[in-house]
Amino acid sequence: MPELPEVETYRRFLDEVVLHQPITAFEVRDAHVLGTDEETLRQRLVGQHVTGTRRIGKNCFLELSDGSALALHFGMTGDVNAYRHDHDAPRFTRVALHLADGMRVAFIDPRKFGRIRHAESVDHYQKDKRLGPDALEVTATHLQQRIGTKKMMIKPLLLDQGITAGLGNWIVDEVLFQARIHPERRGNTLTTKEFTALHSAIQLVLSTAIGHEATYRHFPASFLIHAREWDDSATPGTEQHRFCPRHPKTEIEKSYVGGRATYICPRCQPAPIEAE
DNA sequence: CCTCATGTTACTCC
DNA sequence: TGGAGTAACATGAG
Repeated sequence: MPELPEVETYRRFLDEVVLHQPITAFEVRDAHVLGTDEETLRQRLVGQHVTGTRRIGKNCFLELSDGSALALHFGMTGDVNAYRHDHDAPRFTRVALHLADGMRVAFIDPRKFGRIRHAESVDHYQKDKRLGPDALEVTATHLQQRIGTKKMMIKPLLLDQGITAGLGNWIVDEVLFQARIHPERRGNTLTTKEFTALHSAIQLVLSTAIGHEATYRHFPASFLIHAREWDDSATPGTEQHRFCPRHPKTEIEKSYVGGRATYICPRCQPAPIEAE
């Protein structure tokens, strides 16, 4: 479920497993996830080692000893893990990096929307993909400059990786709930105060999620995420999770905004007045 | 059988 | 050019 917090968790994991180990082989089990030609990747990887890891939004980078980088994007279902023996390779392993110490790093992706690419540098990739600044780095002023002039709805604007990188569907819902802003508000109707609230909410949600290593059921009860259908923290039958954390009698509403499933509290997040 | 899904991109049309 | 809407991608889960 790779949004920014998951990808940050993956990055930290990779940082512990892969650093400074020479890469001995590049194993491709399903070339569908390759965004760069297999032979090119093999040639650029084998014999080198990873000098550091980076992350911009939902993209994770392994920086290589020649200054170039391996860029990992996890799509909707991507994951990483490590194993030692071929028969222990996780289900849906699509690609594996073999390391000199015998460890193998699996790029796992059931749905195969993820991609592995080679980039001349992280900066090069960021420009190429038109990635905005990472959501943890972004300022309230930047948000106001990039969003405050747009007529589009705030939810799709926050999902736009070119404005700020790393916010995905559930995080945007959580951020808007914490900031008490309705997802269909137009960018150019938000006040400076609301941009400040947005910025704080982004910090709160991301730092909380990273702090819990993106394990949703450990999130505070004040979070909207517990209302999402796939949240398993609610005891079946209690239906507590269907209500707003701040308004125990107000039911969380599900709708579609910009084609994406969207959850709001109608009391915390008043709908914009349809006019003008 | 059917519907839905955390992301991204490429189209269409106005 | 901007913006809205939609399909497509590939597959598992319920």
